[in-house]
Amino acid sequence: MTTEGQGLHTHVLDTLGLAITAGAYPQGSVLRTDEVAQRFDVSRTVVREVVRVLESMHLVESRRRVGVTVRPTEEWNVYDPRVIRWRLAGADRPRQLRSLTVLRSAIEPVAAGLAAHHATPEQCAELTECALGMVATSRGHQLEGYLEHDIAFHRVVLNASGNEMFARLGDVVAEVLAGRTHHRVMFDDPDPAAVTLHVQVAEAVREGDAVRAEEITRQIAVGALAELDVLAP
Amino acid sequence: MTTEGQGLHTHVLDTLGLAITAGAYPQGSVLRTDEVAQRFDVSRTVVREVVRVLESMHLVESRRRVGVTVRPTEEWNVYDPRVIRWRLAGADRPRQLRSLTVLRSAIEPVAAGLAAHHATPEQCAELTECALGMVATSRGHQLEGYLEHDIAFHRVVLNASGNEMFARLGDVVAEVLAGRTHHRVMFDDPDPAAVTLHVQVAEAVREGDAVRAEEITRQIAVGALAELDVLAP
DNA sequence: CGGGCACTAAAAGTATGACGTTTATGTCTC
DNA sequence: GAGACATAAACGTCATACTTTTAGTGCCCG
Repeated sequence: MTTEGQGLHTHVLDTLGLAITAGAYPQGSVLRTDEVAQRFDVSRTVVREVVRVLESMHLVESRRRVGVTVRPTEEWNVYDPRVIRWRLAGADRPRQLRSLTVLRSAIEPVAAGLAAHHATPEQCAELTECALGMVATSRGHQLEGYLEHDIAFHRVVLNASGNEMFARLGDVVAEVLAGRTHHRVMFDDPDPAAVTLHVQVAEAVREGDAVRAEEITRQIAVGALAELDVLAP
Repeated sequence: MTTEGQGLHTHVLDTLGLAITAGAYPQGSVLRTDEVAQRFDVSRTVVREVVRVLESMHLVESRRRVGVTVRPTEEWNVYDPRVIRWRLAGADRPRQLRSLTVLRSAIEPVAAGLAAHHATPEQCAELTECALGMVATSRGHQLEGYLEHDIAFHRVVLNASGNEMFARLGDVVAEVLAGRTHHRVMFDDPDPAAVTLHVQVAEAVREGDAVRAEEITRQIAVGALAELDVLAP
């Protein structure tokens, strides 16, 4: 997860981004371009480009005669997918998972309601397929397969909502679901009630019942939040 | 709004970003680093840094031997504040305003509900103050003053929710509200009903009534959506 | 003693030229 | 016609020199 290895730039960016979001450099710390270049054994050119990207994420601020200073957490672009990945990989992963789950619980019910109106026949079919896949993998320690269908399901809902901002949250949801699965005790199968709810959402969307789709999705969200309380009290 | 004038980098970035998000370069278009450098009369260094930032926003993709290609809209990082600004300044501003308003309508009610639990006394006071300010400026063509208090109000709610992801949406909400105000006929005062609702939200939050805070905020959202339908049918 | 002004130097910003690396594309052969 | 090979185009990286901004210092004057 750290390097991604496709170029010096990416490596330095990932390493620095991970370190900063992990809190290795507290707010106000300064990095000097030359130092960083030396430390990673790359040219200043590369470091500058990295700094520019970190700057665009509001993780740091570069000022003349002072260096690259780390900005306070409240100013970070926490919706940047890379920032999310870094933070989920870091120390305050539980905190992060919680705030993202709350975000989901606000978005997804509304998205499901919209999907009931806007979903194409193809999307309805996909949705049903995903739900069936979830049912099929919900027993017998097939968590990975279940996760895959779960992610696909929520992605389709978000896309079918017809709202661009919702659709682009698909990656975030994927991260959250993956994070949750991989941090759960690997023995217990998914909650059967949740599986049923997903099937019902697929139904409601297919039938164009927005109110029901929203309501049931809200129940799923409540369940996710409750589960979070159990895992991270 | 275009230049911001603090450095070549910023100027080129803003110009290119604006052009790309405005659709001046359709998906798949290629930019050549050298060409851009020549066009803006800057060094390749600057252009490369700009490209890296655009790349980090998933607006473009840079590949060897082919150039900098514009990515399809669905892949933009639409939560990046700069992307939002650019798109709000561009042609499909109405579309953009709508999708952002839908986002608001999903987030803010939940945020208000959380705020009822988490708001500090200071935040409650601020909220009341904002609501009073809205009342005071709601009549007599003081739209600018009203806007200011409106923005402050929603910002406080989002911050008081205690959820980081919600809090960071303050800027987006500010943009949306500003955009709405500045595109409304300047003669008509704000809807008195909306003003009342804001006051009631402040009350509910102060009293810790989460359900009511959420419900009333949802009414505000409904109103905003309805208003949007009138302006952009 | 204090405040303001000029100077300095540190660090980022910019420009340029050279070279490395990947890869789309055309060509050549079988 | 298919596959191997060569080529060149564009980005990727590096090194270096120069410019610009600005924090910090210290001097001078009131």
